[in-house]
Amino acid sequence: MQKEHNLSKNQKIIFDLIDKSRGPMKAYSILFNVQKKGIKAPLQVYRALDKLVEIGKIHKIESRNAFIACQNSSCQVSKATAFSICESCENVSEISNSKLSRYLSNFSDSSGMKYSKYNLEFFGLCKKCKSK
Amino acid sequence: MQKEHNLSKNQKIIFDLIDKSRGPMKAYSILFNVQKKGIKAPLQVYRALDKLVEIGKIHKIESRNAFIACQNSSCQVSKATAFSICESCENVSEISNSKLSRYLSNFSDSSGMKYSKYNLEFFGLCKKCKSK
DNA sequence: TTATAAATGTTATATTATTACATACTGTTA
DNA sequence: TAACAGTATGTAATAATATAACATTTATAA
Repeated sequence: MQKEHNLSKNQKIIFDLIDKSRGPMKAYSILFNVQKKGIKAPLQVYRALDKLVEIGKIHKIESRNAFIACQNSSCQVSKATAFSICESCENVSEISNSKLSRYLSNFSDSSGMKYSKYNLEFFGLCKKCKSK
Repeated sequence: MQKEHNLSKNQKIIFDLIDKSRGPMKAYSILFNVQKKGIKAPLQVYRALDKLVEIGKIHKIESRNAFIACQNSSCQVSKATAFSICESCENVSEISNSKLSRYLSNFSDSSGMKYSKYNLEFFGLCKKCKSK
């Protein structure tokens, strides 16, 4: 059963914006877009983003400093993420491939480290950009 | 056969510093450390870093905005990287596991994307921090 | 040698993210 | 309900990360 997270006012405003957006959004672009709703300062945005990442409603695309809504409705905690990123048009999408996630979640090596989380980013050219 | 890259002056200074360092280094910490060698501006550092990443002598740890020397002597192009990161002590090491890299390099899905590169970051607790 | 690419130097500025401090809201439990 | 703890908000200032623009120099190769 999924824990219901009642988003606060700012969290809801910011999540809705990201969720409606086509692609990943950057923090200051989010800020610009929510200023008419009364969110004026970067910190207000970053705080909401931090929380939304923590509860798995959004993910951060680390290589792009951008945020995207989680596409996987059952994913409430952000501990296993994989994305494909087109280096030409910068289109990003979340990969949900159970074989891949199983493989990575079970990965362990001789380092003695206990892995609890991973983030994977694939880069390349999307279908459209490939054919140009 | 590995293409020999003759590093330029700044590239060499910066690579040597990162290579000697125990862990990942951040750009402005690098800058601070090479100022006595005549490298005065951020851009000089970033340009060298960009080139070093491009030729695979160093890798960027995206989630930490930090740079680490490549541990894999045969790796001349930075297109397949995997790291383990301790969330407590922030120790980072490069994972070289041929099974993992083979698995990821061969990964493809139904999106039609042609993947040419990936970056994977595992998070958790290292041996030392686990036992604390 | 000439021309082309790669690297450097320098100043300014853009972008991303956090510190510090004060206040208010929400839910729990004595 | 009062008291408390935890979470969220507001605001100003500033820190940390990264790039733009332009002038010059050095290395490489035709």
